[in-house]
Amino acid sequence: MQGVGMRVEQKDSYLRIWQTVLRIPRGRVASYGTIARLSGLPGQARLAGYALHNLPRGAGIPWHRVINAMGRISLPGARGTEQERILRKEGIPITGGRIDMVKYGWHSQSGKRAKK
DNA sequence: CTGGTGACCATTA
DNA sequence: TTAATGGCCACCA
Repeated sequence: MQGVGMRVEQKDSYLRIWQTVLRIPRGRVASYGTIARLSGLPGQARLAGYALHNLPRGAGIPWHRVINAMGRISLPGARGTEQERILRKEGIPITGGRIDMVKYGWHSQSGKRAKK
C-alpha cells in the first residue's frame, strides 16, 4: 500500500476490486474491464490494473486470473511469464500467447459453462 | 496547476 | 487481423 495520504474512497475501490478478483473461480479468467464493472466501477479498467499493481504482498488474491480484454497477458517481463505459467498449471491453455475468452472468460455467473 | 505514465478498452479504419 | 485514436482516471514529478 502507499502512504498515509491514501484516501478512504480509493482504498475502498481497491478493496472492491480485490474482492471481485477473489471471486474468479479456478480455471477461469476475467478482463480488467470486467473486474472494474463487477466492482461497481464501470469504465475504469485502468483502476483495476492499478489496484492489482498495488496488491499487498502475500495476500491470497488470484491476480494471475486477470488479463486484458483481448485474452492476452498485459503484465510485462518476468511477472508476465510467471502469470502464464500459473494459468497453464490451472488448466487454462494459452496458444499463440492468447487465451480463448469465450471458453474461459468469467462473467460472474457460476452456472455458465466454460465450454460450449 | 500541468503533463506524463500505465497489469485498459471500445471504436474506427 | 493489427494500428491508431480518444476516453478513462489514479498517481507522481
